[in-house]
Amino acid sequence: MVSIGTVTSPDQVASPDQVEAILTLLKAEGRRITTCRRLVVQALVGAGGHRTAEELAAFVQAGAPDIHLASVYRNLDELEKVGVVSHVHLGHGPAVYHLAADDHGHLVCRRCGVVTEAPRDVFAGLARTLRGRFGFWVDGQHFAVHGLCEECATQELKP
Amino acid sequence: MVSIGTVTSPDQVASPDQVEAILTLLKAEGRRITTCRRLVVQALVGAGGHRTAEELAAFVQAGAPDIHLASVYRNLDELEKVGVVSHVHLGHGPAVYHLAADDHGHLVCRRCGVVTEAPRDVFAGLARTLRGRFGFWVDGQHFAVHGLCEECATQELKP
DNA sequence: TTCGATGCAAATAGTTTGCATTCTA
DNA sequence: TAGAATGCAAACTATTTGCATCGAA
Repeated sequence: MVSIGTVTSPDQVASPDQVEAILTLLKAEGRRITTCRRLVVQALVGAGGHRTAEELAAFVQAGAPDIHLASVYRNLDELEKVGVVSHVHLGHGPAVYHLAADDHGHLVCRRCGVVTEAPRDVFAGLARTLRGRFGFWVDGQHFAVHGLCEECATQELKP
Repeated sequence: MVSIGTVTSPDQVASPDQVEAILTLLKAEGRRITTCRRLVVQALVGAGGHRTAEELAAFVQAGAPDIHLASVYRNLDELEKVGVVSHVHLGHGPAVYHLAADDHGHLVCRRCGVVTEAPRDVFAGLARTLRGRFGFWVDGQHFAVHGLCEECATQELKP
């Protein structure tokens, strides 16, 4: 339903330094560096966007076919605890994962499903309002904002 | 995890006019008035808040024990199509349903799970910004905003 | 060599669907 | 009495968990 591109090919290795930095951080937290873990991190860095656990597993399995989806979930969970990864719910389907460093909001069109990324500052005003009126401190964007994208809005207003 | 109160007792019938108004609307849409449907609407009106499908089913079953959860889901679906009901995802658990007329945002504390309702106007600024910068037209609040409620924020900042 | 990480299978939660039957309009 | 709505069971999707085994430190 929601389409945000295709799986990046496994041989595309982006920023090996970033991968190593994350692995070092994991090690510092007392966790072990395994094949699975390294591949999951590579997938996240290389994919450069939002990927479902299943998409990430496909990426990982291209390098190590025996790795199970459950292990990918477990690793994403670890990475999230350490604060390296966030997951977002774009709609009713599976959650998507991305590097926490790449923090932004998500606008999902309820008509065509396109996902637009909105920089953090767009939500600053709302955050301020909620803090002032409710004492509520907004977290990162765990859920997407739903609505109509520009194109669909145009078509829906003059059909 | 998320607690928003208990199920309203079945004998509490709030605004029978509102119930009838909704049923009339359904009829006008060519749908039939059934026991199940009437009870689901009564549950929604009487509960006066956010209820999971299961909670609504419990309410309905107090009046008609044979009604199946699947029928409640089907009815909520119908009501949503007609525009009488909305559902919101407060977190990782089940969705909650409420009357669409009662439109508002939801602030969910990630620490204690408390849900605060935020009136529509709180989001007006964000809606304006998104429309201006992305041509994106925000819908009603399909997803909750996550963060820390006032009390938890205080405790987390000075533990 | 120890304990964290994995593979596998099975469980889980929430929701949807197929189909025969029932009931409203 | 036609077709919408229902009950029931079973399927389904996304995710988690128990347990024996494996492997990194």
